[in-house]
Formats: sequence, C-alpha cells, structure tokens
Amino acid sequence: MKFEIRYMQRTVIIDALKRTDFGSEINVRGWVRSRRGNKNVSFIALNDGSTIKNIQIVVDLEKFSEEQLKPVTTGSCISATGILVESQGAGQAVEIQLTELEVYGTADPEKYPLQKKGLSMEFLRTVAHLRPRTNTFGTVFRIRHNMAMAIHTYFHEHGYFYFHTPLITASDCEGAGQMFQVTTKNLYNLKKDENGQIDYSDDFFGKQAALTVSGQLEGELGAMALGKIYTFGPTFRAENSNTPRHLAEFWMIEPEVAFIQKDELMDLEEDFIKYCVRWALEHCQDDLEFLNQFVDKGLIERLKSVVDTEFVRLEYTEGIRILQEAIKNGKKFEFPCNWGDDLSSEHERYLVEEHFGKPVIMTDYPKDIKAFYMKLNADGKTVQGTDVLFPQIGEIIGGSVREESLDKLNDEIERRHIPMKDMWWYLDTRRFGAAPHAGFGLGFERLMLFVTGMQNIRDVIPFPRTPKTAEF
RNA sequence: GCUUCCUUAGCUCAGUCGGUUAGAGCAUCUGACUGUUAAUCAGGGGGUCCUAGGUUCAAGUCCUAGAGGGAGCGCCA
Repeated sequence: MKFEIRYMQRTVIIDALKRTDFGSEINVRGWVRSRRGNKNVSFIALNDGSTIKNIQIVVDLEKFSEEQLKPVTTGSCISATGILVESQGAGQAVEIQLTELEVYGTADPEKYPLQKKGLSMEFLRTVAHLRPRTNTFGTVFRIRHNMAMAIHTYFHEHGYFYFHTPLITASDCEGAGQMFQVTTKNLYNLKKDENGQIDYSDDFFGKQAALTVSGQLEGELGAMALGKIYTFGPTFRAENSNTPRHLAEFWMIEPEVAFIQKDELMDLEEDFIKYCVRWALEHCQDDLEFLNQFVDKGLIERLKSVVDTEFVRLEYTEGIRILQEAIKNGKKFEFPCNWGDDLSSEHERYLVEEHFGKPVIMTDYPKDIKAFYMKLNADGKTVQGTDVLFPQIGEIIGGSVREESLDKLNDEIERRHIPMKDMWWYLDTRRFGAAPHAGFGLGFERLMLFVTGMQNIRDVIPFPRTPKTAEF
C-alpha cells in the first residue's frame, strides 16, 4: 500500500554533508547554532548532533521576510527544506538554499543560556540539561557511545559473554568502599531489635541491602561457567570523594576470565585499552580533531603514542626501589614510600609521568594493601594484583589474579575478620570445580578522560553524581 | 573528610591603599553592510558586587559565620 501524500524525508546532517547530488531537494532538521547576514542574505548554521559539523542554510531575503526569520535564533529548533548546492563560501563544501522553513521550537535569546562562545566547564555543569547541545559535549557524548561500542565489540569478538550482575546487593564485604543503602523503610520510624539495632527483617529484601560497588564477585560466578565474561554497568560508591577523577555513580567494565595467569591478564589489560583507543582514532576523527584543537593540543599525539607503546610492567618492589633511588637523588615527596606502603598519587605520577613517560602496569603488591581475593605469591608476602597506571588519570584499571584455593582464601578472610556469612555462594566457586582465573575493573569515565583529554570526570558523563550534587 | 583558592552584568573577567555615579570584552537589542564563517562596524539597554552579621564617617574592597564552585590530598575505578 502506497501513501499518496508526498513528504520530505529528513537527511541527517552527517549524511547531507557527504551528498553530491546538487540541485536535488533536501530536508534537514536540527538546532540553530547561529544566524548572521545582511539585508540580502542570511546564513543559518544548523546542527543535529549527528556530527560536530554544522550545515549552512542560505536564506534569500527576497523569498523570506525578516519577520519569518525572527524566531530562528541561537538554540531554536527548525526543519529546513531546500536545494542542495555547492557552497560559494569558503568554509564548507555544500549548503542548502532554503525554500521552506518550519520552526519547531523557539528559544528566547534573552534567556537561552548557551552562547556562541566563552562558556566555562563549571558554568556548563549548571546547565547540564542543555550542555549536550554544545560542540564540546556533543563531541564527548558521541565518543562515549563509540567507546561503549568498542568495549562490547572487543569482548564479543574475543569470545566473551556479556554477563549482567545485580545492581542491588546484600553482601557488604565487596571491600571496594562505602555503599548506598537501599530500603523501603520509613527512616523516621525505624524498627529496632532488643539490642537497639535496626531490624531489617521487615525491609523489602528482608535484610540490609545496598547498591553495588562492583560486579566482580558475581562476575567470577559467570566465569566459572561460561569461561570468559564481562560486565558493563553502573556502579555506586558513597565515598565522600571530591576530585576530578571520582563519581558517586559511574560505569565500570569488569572482565573475568577462567584459566589465565598473570601475564595473560596483563596482555588482556594492555590489548583491551589499546583496542579502545585505536577505535577512537579510527571512528571519531572529526570529534578528536575538535578536542585536539580546543581542549587539549596534545591529545591525538598522546592517543597514537599509547597505541604504539609497549606498557611498562613493573613489580611493586622494583617500583619502591626506583622511588627510593629518586629520593636519594634529591626528589622530594610529601609522603614516605617504604616497602609495604600504599603508593600515593605523587609516587604513581613520578613513575608514570617522569621516570618512564608511559603507561605502567604495576604488579605483585604487598598483600596488606590489596583486597582479600587476590592470589598469594609463593613468597607469602605479595599478591598478584595488576593495576594499570596512566599519565594524569592515575589508576585506570585495577586487576588481579584471584585466589582459587579455598584454604588460602579462608585464611585471608579470617585474618582480616571479614564478615562472610552472606558470602557462602562466593566460596562455593572454590569448593566446586575451582579454577585459576583472573580479571580486572576499568572505570569507563576514566577511559573517557584519557580518550577525550577532558580534565574533569564530571564532564565525560551526561549527568554526574557527586557529593552534594544530584541535579538533573 | 582535610588543605587551599574563588564567588562583581546573561557569560568571561578587571576593579589600585577602604573614598564621588562599579567598568571591559563577548552575548542580547536597534541600525548599517550584496556571501557570512566565533562575520564586521556604530549605538542602546542590562548590577541583590553569593548570603547574614560586624568594623568604619565611608565596604565590591577589611573581619566572622554560612552557602555554592574549583584545585591539591586521602579513599578508589
């Protein structure tokens, strides 16, 4: 069945700019970035989000009155139909000679907050509902989509299964930090037991529940059946962290792989990050060029260098030796760094940015500064953690070989007084068909920081959640 | 959470030692200009100097407290 009514099909601007069938009719729809001109001709720069580039719409003022064009202001939304032509101007190859204009939505120029220039990141955070319409944030969110696609593609092509781990959890020993409680109880009228403790038996889950801080433990359950899995979902930390690298709600990628050892884990970490960066270079050229020009002049060069560089693989003990050597040669650090200390960011930065000048995978940490589930080395003192440290960003990946021995895991749990009564299911993986396995967690927004060159993690996620901030 | 800096027009900022009517650029509005590219040029409008106290003859400026924001650190991805 055919419809009689002829209508103009919308062409997205990224496609419109590639068309060469000059003389044909075309329709584009989008938001006006600017309008300028004189009394004979008016130029509209239109953007529909499909690309960083605008299409230019040329209006002959003999055909359209100033009155008709009045609502076409920065921020307004229009549908423009016209003839596709080769541009007479220098800034673009194609443009549209307007024949028909429909204004979908106006934007009062006295009130619309986005101007053509001069907007700070801090200001744009206060208008996060509109900032996707700016060049910078359009770019960032297109790249964000591309990175998500790169991640799924990488794992899918390497035989991993996307495994969905729960966002609500009742185990409080994931060990990764403070949790947000989930409850349907009236917080002003809490039922207490005889000891004055809150009684959760009548709460929704019948026990204390919280938002997950990591899908790893459940991810291990998947790997112990499907072999290779990855998770990719939101993660929540209730830590009062106020830095450009922390969010209360962020997205994390956590692959978990059966039958691999430390070297293979490091190969995976390095190969995976390089794949994602290479994907950006191949699929996001226009957007990266924009960022390279306006946000971070060294961005593209740095991305290329990471793809081409072999990451340094450095044992913690050797790292401490290098740092102590540096101190001996006059380097000043605020914090001490003796064997057994956790490295602070100044130490990590020295190693990554000054000493090696490239990404470092640090391994074999003292067991007391790492999580209970990491595999103990033969020395009895260190565990097989494999963290990837990046310039500027610091820890972008936290990974480890997992301890598969039930006895050793139980010893560690006991030594740390970890409450495991709700975690019998995790230990079952070591009771029934235990397998050597390993995995890591990558902070999606930290990858985004690196790939975009943006300075603050709040500007690589559409609606950031941080302490005291849950607007939008 | 600790340390530190910031808050003046829609935006970005200047404002000297505490002293007359608080300024600039951009944006916006009006006008000019035969094709602009962050258009250009001329002119106009636009202020709770974050809030509340205090010191002083006099506070945008000094003091105290609070709110909001940034950065460094801690925690981590």
